[in-house]
Amino acid sequence: MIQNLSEHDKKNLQETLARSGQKVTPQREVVFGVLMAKRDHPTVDEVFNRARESMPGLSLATVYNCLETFVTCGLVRQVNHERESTRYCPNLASHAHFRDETTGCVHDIELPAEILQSLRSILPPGFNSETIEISFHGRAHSQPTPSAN
Amino acid sequence: MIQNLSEHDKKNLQETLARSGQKVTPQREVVFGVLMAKRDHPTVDEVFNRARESMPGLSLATVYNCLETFVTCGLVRQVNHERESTRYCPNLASHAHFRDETTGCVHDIELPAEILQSLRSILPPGFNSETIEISFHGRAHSQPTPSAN
DNA sequence: CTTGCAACTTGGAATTATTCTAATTCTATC
DNA sequence: GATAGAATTAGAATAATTCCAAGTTGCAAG
Repeated sequence: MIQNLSEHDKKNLQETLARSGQKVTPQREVVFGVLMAKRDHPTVDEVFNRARESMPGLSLATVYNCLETFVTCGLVRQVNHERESTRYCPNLASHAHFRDETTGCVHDIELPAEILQSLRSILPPGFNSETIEISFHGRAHSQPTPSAN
Repeated sequence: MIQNLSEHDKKNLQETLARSGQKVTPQREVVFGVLMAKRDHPTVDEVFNRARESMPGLSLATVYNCLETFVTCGLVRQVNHERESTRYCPNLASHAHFRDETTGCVHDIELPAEILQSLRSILPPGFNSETIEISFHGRAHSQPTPSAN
């Protein structure tokens, strides 16, 4: 079942939305709660289904709206792999993603600052990069990662 | 008018297809020719339109089929950015992509082997990566930047 | 309080890229 | 030439996402 937002997350949501002139709504709280409760890079549809457990009337369009709002105010990140459904990730620290082709799961991979730095340095002059996306594809073998599914 | 395939490219096409038990067809020649003629990471639609200049009866489905064939036998690479249309890239050397948000253009960025190597090394044990995709987003100034960068 | 306004939500229709399907056409081989 | 397997074709189907117009909500000012 869906747990409520922690005080900390609630405050973060409220303040970040306020900062860009937007309101906290019950729908946004629920959607944000879903993202924080299980950080497994859910698709819109997965968010939708989880959120409806605690708010049955919620509409899919609203989930799209909420997620877009969160992305633009920097609360979550979008993750795309090939042309599959977009996934959402509440981990804001810079990191890469590993997509397991067998299970379809997406794992966060910690990204050392110096690698990020050296990546930036390969850009020719005149290229100004705002974001870098790094994704690995492959297979992950039995690891003691407490994942869920 | 679309220029013909060079002898070299023709041979490459023929041999690579043969290696995976497939045939050279007029459609495949034209589609491959389009990719080699202008290496600007065209979308399927762009390939379709360029190809029809020399082969008006060509169908969109065939372009999809040809491109998929080329990808699976390793003649070209797919490039995805966010959820935009898939683009195709005949540059097989390992490289990153830079997506200019202003123009929508995609540029190849050379990727030094040692960076690729250090990227691979950040994967925890048990993660076997077959491919790595690196994409920058930002703005490219074609004009020489005065001093700072 | 009430009224008004702007932001937010909603369901369904529309859009876009891609895949599927079933029928037809090629093409290499016998 | 006949034939079998592969390739091509047009159009229908699908999937993810966006659009839209109408209905709510919550706050602010009178």
